[in-house]
Amino acid sequence: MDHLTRVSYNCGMPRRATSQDVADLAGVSRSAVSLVLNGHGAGNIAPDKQALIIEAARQLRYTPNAIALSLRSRRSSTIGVVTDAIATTAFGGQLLQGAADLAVAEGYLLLVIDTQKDLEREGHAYETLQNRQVDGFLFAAMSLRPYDAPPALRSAPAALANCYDREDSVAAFIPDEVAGSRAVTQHLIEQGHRDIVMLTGTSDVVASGLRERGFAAAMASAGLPATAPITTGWEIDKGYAGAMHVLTATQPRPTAIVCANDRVAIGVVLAAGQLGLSVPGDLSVVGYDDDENVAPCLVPALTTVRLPHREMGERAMRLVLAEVLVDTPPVLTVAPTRVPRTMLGCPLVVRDSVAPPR
Amino acid sequence: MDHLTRVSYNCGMPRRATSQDVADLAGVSRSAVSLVLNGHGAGNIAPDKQALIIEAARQLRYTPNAIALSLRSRRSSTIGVVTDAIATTAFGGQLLQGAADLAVAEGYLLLVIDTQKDLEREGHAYETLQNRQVDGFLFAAMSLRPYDAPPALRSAPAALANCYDREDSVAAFIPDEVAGSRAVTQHLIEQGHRDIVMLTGTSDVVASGLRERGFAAAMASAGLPATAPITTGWEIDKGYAGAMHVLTATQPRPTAIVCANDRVAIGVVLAAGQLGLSVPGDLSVVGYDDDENVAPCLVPALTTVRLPHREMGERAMRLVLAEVLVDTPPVLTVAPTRVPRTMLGCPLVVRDSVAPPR
DNA sequence: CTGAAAGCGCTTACAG
DNA sequence: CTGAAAGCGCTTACAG
Repeated sequence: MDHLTRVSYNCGMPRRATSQDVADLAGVSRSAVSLVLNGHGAGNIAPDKQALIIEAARQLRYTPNAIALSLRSRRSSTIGVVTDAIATTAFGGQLLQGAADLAVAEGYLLLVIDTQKDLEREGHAYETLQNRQVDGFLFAAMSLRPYDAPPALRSAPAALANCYDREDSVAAFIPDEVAGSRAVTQHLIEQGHRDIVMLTGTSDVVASGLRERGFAAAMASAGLPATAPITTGWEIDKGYAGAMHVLTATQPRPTAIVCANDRVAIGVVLAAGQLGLSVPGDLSVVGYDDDENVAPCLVPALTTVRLPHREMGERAMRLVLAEVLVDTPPVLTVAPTRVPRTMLGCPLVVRDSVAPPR
Repeated sequence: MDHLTRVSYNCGMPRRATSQDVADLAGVSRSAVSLVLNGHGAGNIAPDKQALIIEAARQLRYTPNAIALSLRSRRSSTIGVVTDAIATTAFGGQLLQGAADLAVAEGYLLLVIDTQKDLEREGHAYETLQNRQVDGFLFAAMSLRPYDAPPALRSAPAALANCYDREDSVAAFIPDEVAGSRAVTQHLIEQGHRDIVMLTGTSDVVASGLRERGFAAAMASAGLPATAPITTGWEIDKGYAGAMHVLTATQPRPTAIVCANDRVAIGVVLAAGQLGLSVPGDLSVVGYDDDENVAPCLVPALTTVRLPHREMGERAMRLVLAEVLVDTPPVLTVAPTRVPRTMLGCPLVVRDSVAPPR
């Protein structure tokens, strides 16, 4: 190719300045530049030269090349994040955002790889990330579940978000689903409800069982008969069908429905409307998730339980960064410290979809 | 610190092998290792030594250090992605996923920075990314809008997704909102509807105006009177209120409603149900977005228009990668090539919420 | 107080 | 056919 006709993108714009450029302009050595720009000038470099260097750096808009920095320090100021499926839900974004905000504040950037739940891709992801010399790892699951942490996670600062290692070999941050579910149910009971039905999600999801447990616990401790949850699913239409069934076939008709999540609650409200039942007048409805696109804007606004997505991302990242920053990884010669799973609260969010039964 | 009591994470596990380690084990020089492992062995290195090297690399599980590679090649195999707000919507995830999949397939990783619409953070983001020597840039907006592309985007391979530069100095990939809106409206007209009302989003969002235009165009070309869109907003409750108003106050009552998006459609269906109106029997409803959590599971399943989020991410990334890979950036000495905005189709997705008027 | 040297891990001309 | 050298951009001991 005729290189005369080809002009690189940097044409016109001078190439990025290096510390050598700054040194040349200031008339000093690279060492001096490095020292001054890193705050080690005092007592080492003459004040006038310091000023010269600072001015030269400013003029050249010099910022150190992060890649070179990484090679030298053998740390990349990057945290590798592996997720099993983030595209599907806005919650994944919240978790990631929590993690990213914290990281950025400390000068770290995230290298995120979504494996689409493909185990082969997952193994490849950790390898790729290790090649890039990430300083730590975060694995985030989009739906609460157990996770078999690979060796990579044990050989570097790492944490799990919304999942947990069966052997607790990696610190995990998960939502306290049982307590959350128990809390909404209790809320319903406190409002005077006794005939409460739970529409639960599919059993392949760990959260289903936990929420059922919370529901049962609340009912039991109030001395109410534990009605068996009805497995419906996670979508609007599932909630609609479940509610249609429950509201027309159950005697006595329940005065409150605990939904698998907020979307299911939409279906329930839809069904109630078509049956001429007002919410919360004739029927109280509660959700789970506090989906920002649903709960605050449903009609009526939905009382629900907030899943601590952002917090899980933040807490997990905080731990990883702490280990990375202190540069004092746990002593592995001693018996491996069994880091416990940290349960994060799922706060009850009271809105307008619950009222005392008539 | 007493280094005897402190054990690094790498304890037990040998530190990552370098090409030197491979060379030592194979009894050759680093050059030979590099040559062979990069496929330049043939004709340069004796076959037996090649085998030795390959075996040594395998044994040591050697993979080249990406940081060192970057420093040498001055390319990082990383694309910098700046977004203005990704956490809020699942669509952002789809766009990003489309971009990431393509990048990963080419051996590139994404460094994503979300600016939360903060201009200061945005400037900082580009600088950070440049320091990290990203090979190209992608800017993605969560809501279609004009975007004043900063110099960074013009000095490197770059593309815009879901936004466009007013001066078209950077290639942009945006959805054809007008055509999409026109298509659903036409669909309604073809089904026999004449009294169609549009519930439109807020005017601060560019898409509102475009969708209104598509609606008006379809009505006009069918010779129907253009009813003025009713500004409602983007949420369930807004749709509910809008529909309640339209369905009770308008004479004659419209037989079809075009919604600002799928969530507004939920509100409309909710209102219809409470008014004893069946959808689509008494009222046809269409949405926009093809929100996977809403459209396919609403009752009835919602006819809507799909926004090409994944495609925007893919197309934009494809362009960036093409420029990066070919290493032949557009010639800037010639008049700057005005790269056009590429409009991506918004396909009509027919489901069950539309029927001929009674 | 300051500059020259070494080295992080890699690859590519360049001698031999 | 093979190894020694240079260099990507940086910082930190180390001489002077």
